[in-house]
This record gives sequence, structure tokens and C-alpha cells, in this order.
Amino acid sequence: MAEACREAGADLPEPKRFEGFAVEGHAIIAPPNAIRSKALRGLRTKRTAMLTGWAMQPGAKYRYRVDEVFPMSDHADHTGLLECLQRVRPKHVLTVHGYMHEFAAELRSRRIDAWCAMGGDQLELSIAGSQRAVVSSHHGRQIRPICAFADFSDVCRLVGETSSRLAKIDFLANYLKDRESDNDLRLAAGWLTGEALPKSGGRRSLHVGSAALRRALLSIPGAREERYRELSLSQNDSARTARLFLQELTIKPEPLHLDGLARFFTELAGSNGSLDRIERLAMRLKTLHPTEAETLVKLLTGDLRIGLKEGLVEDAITAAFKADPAAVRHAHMLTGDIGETAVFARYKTLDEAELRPFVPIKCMLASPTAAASEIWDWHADNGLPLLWVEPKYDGIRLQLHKLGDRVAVFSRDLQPLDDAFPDLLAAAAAIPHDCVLDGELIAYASDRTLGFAELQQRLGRNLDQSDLFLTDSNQPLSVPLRFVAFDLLWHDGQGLLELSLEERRVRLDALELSGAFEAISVEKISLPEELDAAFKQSLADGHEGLIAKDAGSAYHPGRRGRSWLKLKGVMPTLDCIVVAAEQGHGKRSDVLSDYTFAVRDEVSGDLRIIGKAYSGLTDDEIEDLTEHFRKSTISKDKRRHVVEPDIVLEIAFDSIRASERHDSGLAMRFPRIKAIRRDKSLADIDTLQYAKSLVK
DNA sequence: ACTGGCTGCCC
DNA sequence: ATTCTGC
DNA sequence: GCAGAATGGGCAGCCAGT
Repeated sequence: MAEACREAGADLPEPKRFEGFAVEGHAIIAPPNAIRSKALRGLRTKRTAMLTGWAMQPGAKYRYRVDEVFPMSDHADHTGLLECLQRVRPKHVLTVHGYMHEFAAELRSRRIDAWCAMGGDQLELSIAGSQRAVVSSHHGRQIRPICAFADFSDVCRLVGETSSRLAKIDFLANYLKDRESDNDLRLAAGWLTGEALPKSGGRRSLHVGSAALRRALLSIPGAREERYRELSLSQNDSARTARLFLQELTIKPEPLHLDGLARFFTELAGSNGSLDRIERLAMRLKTLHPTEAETLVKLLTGDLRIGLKEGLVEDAITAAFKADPAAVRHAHMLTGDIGETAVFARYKTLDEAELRPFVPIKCMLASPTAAASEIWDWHADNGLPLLWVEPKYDGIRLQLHKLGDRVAVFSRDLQPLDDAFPDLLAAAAAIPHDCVLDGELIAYASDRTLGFAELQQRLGRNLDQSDLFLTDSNQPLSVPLRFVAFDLLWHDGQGLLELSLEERRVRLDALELSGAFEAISVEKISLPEELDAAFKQSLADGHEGLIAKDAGSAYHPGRRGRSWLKLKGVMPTLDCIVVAAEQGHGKRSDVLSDYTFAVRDEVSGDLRIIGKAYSGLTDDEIEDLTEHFRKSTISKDKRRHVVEPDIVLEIAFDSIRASERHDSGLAMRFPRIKAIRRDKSLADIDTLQYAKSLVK
């Protein structure tokens, strides 16, 4: 760039390459993402500046976290764009940002084949008599058909390429606003949240994972397994792998519209057997342009991974139809369906969304805290007078809906769990009021609480349950389950979300739950000592810890706010040695981000694997370790590098138990990396015997 | 009839 | 579940 | 403060392959 400036006549000194050390009086020019690179982070004394068109906006230097910003744009202005087009004379132009439709229309009036990349101007096709039938792909081997799914795919790409939430919302709002039919709007909005099937549609999953995808791709004529392995290994991302793999095959992409894709998903969900699914998948993949195939695979695996989830889609709907953000959130909460919400917003009928029986609402979640003092300080600092404390059970979060003699239960992620707990449903029919309860389901026998493991055996069960827990078939619920309600969200026709917890609790108590149902015990705290004591007592009672709630707060569905705080008991940490490292997935596919670690068996002297973890390290630390492990790799098998045992990690976990998973015979619950212990070596790690002593 | 890989979903 | 990251 | 991405252990069900 410096050379270009000098050629253009700017009086710049001779540039030198940056060799990793700074010379006083010099400026280092680097791309924006280099500012956090190891080389630049290492410079002790420096001032940083950002050159960007966004510098015109107030607050830009805080946004970029630099000492100063200077406005300098690499975008051309209107005249510059026209001049560029005159010189390049492109066959086709796609506009992607700013006044996309207007500029494209202006270009068409100048006889240039220009269209907004996000669609929305197809209406003019006949008017302009355009030849926008085809646009060639980068590789030229496949022709990319223009179709509604290609438009969708392009929006996903644009959204994925920016990390700016506002830009994402802008792209999405433009796209959603221009969907012509309500059905397309409904489908597109739903898929943007990463769900292939609509939430309200009953069947929720497609049973397609990496294996089914691999087999589908390999069944396409011309597919070479060796090439697939290569790509899969280097990408470690099934969607990218699919795109790159298909790019090299001779396939004939056909246009696909949104309803066609919806039909495909429905058929896939209804297919029987994995072979059938693989065949249907292969049929679809070989009639898609690789770009669209990548998007399809992302949808199939249930995650677009473009920095977009329900929250942002709500914001985009708000922007697209100039709606009230709170109204959109509220309607979405009640319908449980983002597509329906979008259609409501388009017709300005958001207020028509009603609380429907047996439509679950998202759970309110608690934020983690590190110590009782953090909870106390938060409440004191915010002047919150009512601190309530409840035990934190190790069970399954359950939302129970009862209306007349019909009962349904939903999991934390709103999955219907009726089939797993028929005895609970039967017993709930006797609750004398219509209600929606939020609570925890625990396994309970002879006055002692069983562990989560026992409870989990009933999850996913859909057949005979008689072998489980049921000791007396005449009274099926006499022993096994207990539902501990901690909130009442709806009562005899009235929604209670906006009431304070204190008011909701009064009504919960008025239900007078009995039998297998009980209201959770609450302790009202007014001194820090009481909080400490409650925490100790909760652990002594065998619970996970406690939940502290602001009794004045409303129920905020789906939010992990600070109205509810959780505090869990801590286990001692284990110092473990890393014996293997693996490539990550998605945006971590070029680093070794996943570590297998071991402890020492005192008896044999061998290292025994006890777990794996990634969570807990910063990106910078992962980068440093990646560098280290690439050098210390002893052998490599697929994604797994066996490495020299020379990095000690301090591992935290919630509990430890016997397991067949690793050769130590132990496994951890929620393992995470507390610290890299550079001060320790192989000789200092903890022993298998010590780890066993922590099993409870 | 059994097994192991795969998938989804609890924590 | 957990943790870190960018807005 | 929030939403998003990427990650762990463990269970049941399903089904293709043996």
C-alpha cells in the first residue's frame, strides 16, 4: 500500500518489512486483525490507530479499542463506483450493501445487468428484460441458478462475514422485508435461527449428522473417498467440506425455492432408516450448487454458525417491519415460532398473539457466580431489598402445563417430555387448578434423593417403564419422582410473568401442591451470614448449591439475567498432563483446541487418561498451545495429535465418577481448564489414587 | 440375536 | 452444563 | 449485560451390519 501511495505522488519514506521488533520513530502498518497477534501484543510501548471509513462515526476509537482513529475508506464513492464499472465493464453486478436496490436499479437504467445480491428486485425481471438467468460461480464448473434458496444462502454469507450486530440486522431486515409470500417469510425467518423444521411442527429433528452426510456425499457419482478424507480432515467442518467436495464434482445444479426446501426437510424427517435418509440427501445435494449445499448442510446440522440466533432474528423482524421490539419479543415468546412472529409483524398484528395452552415458553436462567459475597454485593450495590434463596437441585428442569385433565411437560430446551414421564403426567392431572409450573424434576426414593444419573435413564425412554422405580403398580408415583415447583407462570387463565416473584410465590403457595408435587423451600435472607449458612446447608443436604433470586423481579423468559444468580459447590482441582491434542471445529478448525489429559497411576507408574477439555482458555492461549503442540507432536492419527507430555493443566470439574470412557476408569462432569501450569512439569501432576478419593 | 456407530438431548 | 468473545 | 460459538460426560433409541 505504501508503494501505491508513493507511486501516486505521496511523499512517504521507504517502507521496510516488519521483522518482529519495533524501531522507535516508526509506524507499523498492519491489517486490523493483526493488532491482537502475538508479534504486536509483545510490543511494550506503543500507540495504536485505526484507518477506516467508520472513523467518521462518533465513538469509533472506543469501538476499535485504539488510541486514535483516522477516517480513510477503501470504498469508492458514487462517482468512483461508476468510473470503476466503466473501466471493468462487468457482465453482471451484484450490490450487497447500502442503497443496494436503488443503486442496482440505477445501473440497470444505464444498461448494466445489476441486481441486489439479496434478491428483492425480481419483480423487475420482465420490465428490464434482463438476462439474469445465470451467474457463473468462482470455479466456472457449475452454473449457479438464481433462485430463492440462493438468495437465502447469500444473506447467510453476508451475515456470517460481519461481526457487527447492526450490520447483520440491516442485511436481514432488508431480506425479510422483501420476501413476497408469507410462506417464504415464515420459512426464511425460521431457517435463519438455524432450525430446519418449524418449532411448532411436532417432529423436531432430522437425524442427520456427520456420518450420514459423509455417506451421502460419497454416493454421488465421481466422488472419491480419499479426497473427502483430505477435505474433511483439513476443514473439520461438515458444511465447508460439503461445498469444497461438491465443487470438484460434475453436477448439475437446479433452482430450489423455499417451499421446495421445506418439502425436502419434511420428507427427510419422515423418512425411515438411515439408508433412506442418505439416499434422499444425496439426491438433493447433487442438484444443488456447492454454495447452496453448504447452507443446506448448516441447516441440516442444526446450526448456521453465522453469528445469528433467535435474538438477532427478532431484532431483524423488528427492523424489517418497523415494529416495537418488545412486541416482537412478546409475540415470539407466546407463539414459540419465529416464522409466525414475522408474519404477525408484517401485518402489524403482533398483539393478536395469544398465550396458547401447551405452547411452552422459554425458561428464565440464572447467571453463575463465584462466591456468596458476589451475590450479596450485587444485591447491596443495586439496592435490592428482597434476596430469596432456594436449593439448587441436580435434576431436570421441567415446565408443566395443566389444563383440565390434560397435562404436558417440556424440557429446558422446550422439548416435549411427556413420553418419558407418563406417571408424572397422570399424577399431575389431580392438581386442582389449571396452571403452568416451572420447576425441577428429581428422582426420589425412601426419603433420599437419587442422583441425576438415575433420572437420566428415563429421558428418551418411550417404551415400557415398568422396570424403573415403580415399586407399586397401583400407585405408580408413590416413590420414583418428585416435582419441585419454584415458579407459577400462568394460573386459571391468567399470565403471571409480569408479576414479581414475591407475588407469584403467593399464588404458588395458594395452589397447595401435594403428593409428588411440592413448592420449593425458600429462605429470605437479610444478612450475609445467613447467605453463607444457607449455602453450606444446601451442600450438606446433598444439593448442587443454591439459587439466589431478587424477589422483586418479573419472570424474564429466555434471559440469563442477574435477577437469578446461582452458586455451586466447588471441588478441588486436578493437575493433569496433556497427552493428546485435537483440531477444533468451525472457526477453531485451524487450531489444536481440544486437549486430552491424564493423571499418574502410582501403582504402575503409567499415565491414565481422565478427561478432555477445551473450555477455559482464551483464544490467545489456544494459539500459543497450538504452536507448542505442533512442535511436540509425537504421532498423528486423523485429527488427533499424540504429544510429548510436557504441558500441565489445572482442571476444574463439578464431580468425578467411575466410567468406562477413559482408561483411568474415571470421568469428570463439566471439566474445564482453570489454568496452564507452566510452573509445573510431568513430575508434579496429581495421581489416579487422589482422583479416586474425590469420587463421592 | 447381538453389537457398535450414530444421533439427540439432558446436565 | 462451562467459558470466552465481540457488540 | 447479552447473545453467540465451541466445547465435555452420559444416557436411550435406532438400525445396519455381522
